[in-house]
Parts: sequence; C-alpha cells; structure tokens
Amino acid sequence: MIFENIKEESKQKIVTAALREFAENGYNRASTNSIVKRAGVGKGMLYYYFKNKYELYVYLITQSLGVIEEHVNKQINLDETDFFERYRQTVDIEMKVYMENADFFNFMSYVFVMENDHLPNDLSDSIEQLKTEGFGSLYKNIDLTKFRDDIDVEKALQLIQWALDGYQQQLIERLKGTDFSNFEFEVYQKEFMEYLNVLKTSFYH
Amino acid sequence: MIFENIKEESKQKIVTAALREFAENGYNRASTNSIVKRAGVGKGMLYYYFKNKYELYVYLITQSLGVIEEHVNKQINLDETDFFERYRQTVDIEMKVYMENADFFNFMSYVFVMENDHLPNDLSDSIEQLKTEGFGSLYKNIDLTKFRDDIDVEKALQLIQWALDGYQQQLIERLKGTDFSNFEFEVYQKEFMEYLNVLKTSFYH
DNA sequence: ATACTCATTGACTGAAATGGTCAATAACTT
DNA sequence: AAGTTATTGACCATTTCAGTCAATGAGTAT
Repeated sequence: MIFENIKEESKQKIVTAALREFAENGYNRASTNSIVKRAGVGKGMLYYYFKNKYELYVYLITQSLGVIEEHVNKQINLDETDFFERYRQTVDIEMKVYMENADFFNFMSYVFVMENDHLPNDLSDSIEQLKTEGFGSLYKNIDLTKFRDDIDVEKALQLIQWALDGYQQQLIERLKGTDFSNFEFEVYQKEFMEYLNVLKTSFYH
Repeated sequence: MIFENIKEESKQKIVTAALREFAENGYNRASTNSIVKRAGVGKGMLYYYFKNKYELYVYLITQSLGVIEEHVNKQINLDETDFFERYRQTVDIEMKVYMENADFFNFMSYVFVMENDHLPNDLSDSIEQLKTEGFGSLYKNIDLTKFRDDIDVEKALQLIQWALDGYQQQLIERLKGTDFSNFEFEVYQKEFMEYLNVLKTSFYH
C-alpha cells in the first residue's frame, strides 16, 4: 500500500495496478483495460472512481509527488550548508522511499527522467514546475564560498547537476526491472559518495 | 537530399518523409500511412523499396550513422591529445552536419538520446553498440596525465561525459522544433566552450 | 419483507489506426 | 507491339482503445 488513507478496497487495487501499468508503459501506452485486468476488478470500477484515464494519471502524480516531498521536508537538514552533503542527503531520503516499492520508483522515473511521451494538455508543464520546486530545497542555504574562485559557480552547479542526473539515470537503468530485494543500499551509497568526492575535490578550492 | 546516391526519385521522397516522421514520433508511433502521405506517393511504393517498416527504419539508422561517422573520421584530428579539445572538435563536426538538416538532427536525437520506445528485436542493442563504438575515437590517444592526481580519473571522465550529455540534451530541448535557420552557430560555440573551460579548470591540475 | 442505496460487473460500442497486399495501370524501353 | 519497371490506392483483417450502461449483488434501513 503506497498511498494510505484509501478505505475503498477496489480503488486501492486500481491505484496499485495503475501505478505498475504506468511505470512500465508511460501514459500513452498504458491501457485502462490492462489496469482493471491487473487490479482484478470490472472495467466500470475505474470509471466509478475516476472520471477518465487522464484524471487517474494526475491523481497518481499528485499523490506521488506529495509522498516524496513529505519525506524530504521532514528529514532534510537545512542547517547543513555543504552542497554535496545536501545533495547526498536528499538522494538518500528519496532512495529509501523508493526502495519500499519498486513500481513507485519506476513510475517516478517515467514522470521525472524519461520523456513524457506526448502528454496531453499542460500536465507536462506542471510536472516541470513541481520538479524545479522540488529542487529548490537543494539550493536553500548553501555555502557557495567553498567553490573555487577561478570558475563560474553557476555554470559549475549546472554541470554538477547534469553529471549527477547522468549518474542517477544510469542507476535507474541498472535497477530497471529488479524488485529491489537484492539491492544493497550500502554498496550504492558508497559508490555515490565516491562520485560526489571526485566532484567535491575538483570544484572546491 | 540527406543521403546522396539515391537515383530513384520516389525512394528519395520516401526516405526524406520517413526521416521526418521518425524524427517527430520515434519508431512505434511513426505511421507508414503518414509517411507515404508526406512523401506524396502511393502506399505500395514503400513496400516496393522496403520489405517493411522495420527495414526502412534500420536503413535510415545505418545511413545516418554512416554519414556522421564519415564526417567525423575525415575531419577529426587524432594528433590532438587534449580530451576537451577532442570533445569540442567532435561535437563541432557533428553540429555542422546536423545544421544542414533539422530532421536529421531530430532523428538522431531519437536514436541516440531519447528512449527508443520499445524497439523490436535487437535493434536497440546494435544502436547501443554503434554508439559506444562512435565514442571510441573520443578517447583514442588522449593524454590522461593532464588530469589531477588526487582524483579517480576514470570516474572523472564518466562524470564529464554525463555532464556534457546533459548539456547536449538541454541543447536538443532548446532547439526542438526549430528549423535551424536562426541558429547562431558561433553563439552556441562560445557557450559550449565556457562549459568546457569550467570542467578543464576543475579537473586538470 | 420491502425499499433504497452503494458497489460492481463485463459485454459491448464505435471509432481509429495499424502494417501490409494486390490487381490494375501508367510509363518507359526494347 | 511486346515486355519490363514503376506506381497507384482501395482494401483487408486485425487490433486496440477509452468509455458506457443495463443488470445485478451486497448491505442497510424501514
């Protein structure tokens, strides 16, 4: 059960099935028929609880972003002014949440990292907005004086962002399809730290 | 005319139309009906020159990779041992080719950068192979002693790769849909150099 | 028992789009 | 006139899709 406080059993089943279906196929290729088959309920139930496919998708995104945001906001330490340490903490928290549910992780990968097919309407925009909002806490109260004076800090931060995005994307690729049962969190943590240290050494004076 | 040496006029039309269709939609969403409509030829012509949709796609990829490879191989200077300068040269050459034809550029974006939908058979693998082969010349005869001794060079190179991939992806996003007519090559070149310099300053001793 | 409400079903709809075929024919060449 | 090559587009069979709705089951209140 990813999202609590859903009393209705069938709705719960649909939400769980939909999360997996969207995680595997993205919005456009995901099929409502497949969702209800997976959920083991009649087709009508989907349209009893949700107006249509689109609203179901929006519901999932909203809930998911809420879950992540809640965890990060609750656990992040804004007194830590070191950029890399802040980054490490953020990813740490997120990873712990994702590990609870691989479908959730893959769904978020679709929403965040992968191209959102051709999403209808303005959903694509609002995802982008929520994404950058989410990244906001990444830069709050960060000590930029630690960076070398002979480089353009803004460009450096951008490059670091891109590099770490690359690392995460590669991690997603590696983890795709696994159920996380044999995922060694400590091993990943160590590897991630090593990459962070390379960046730290290079970009700090 | 992107690929020369096609005498057959109709085949040429189909290839041009197909490049655009695939560039806009990727493999799965691209429609053969749409291609022939765009090409202004009868449906049968597509199946006169190509066995099926898949073979048409493979043909385009093969040709495209050939064009790029040819240009790079002909123009790259392997005596240049500086990694960043090598990278700059490579991207430079590629950009000049892409600027001749925006469809070609967008098609290659799909093949390389974006997720290849769920490509049939082993095509996805062979693209990956050609991609890494292509990157091969990026590391040939490179002077690694220029890198700082206090960092893991292999990890550093990987991070640089990810960062510059990020830059390129962002560039693709910015250029998407444009016809390149108002694309200021020198402006882009300058910007790219600035990012390269940040990396150079940070990772070289 | 009766009536009423909420939950649930799945066969069905109509539309769209798909890749691919093929008999017919036009356009050239010999 | 015969033969070859290029070209057409109506047509096919199939799939898939989001969404509907009359029917019914389950539970509760009267």
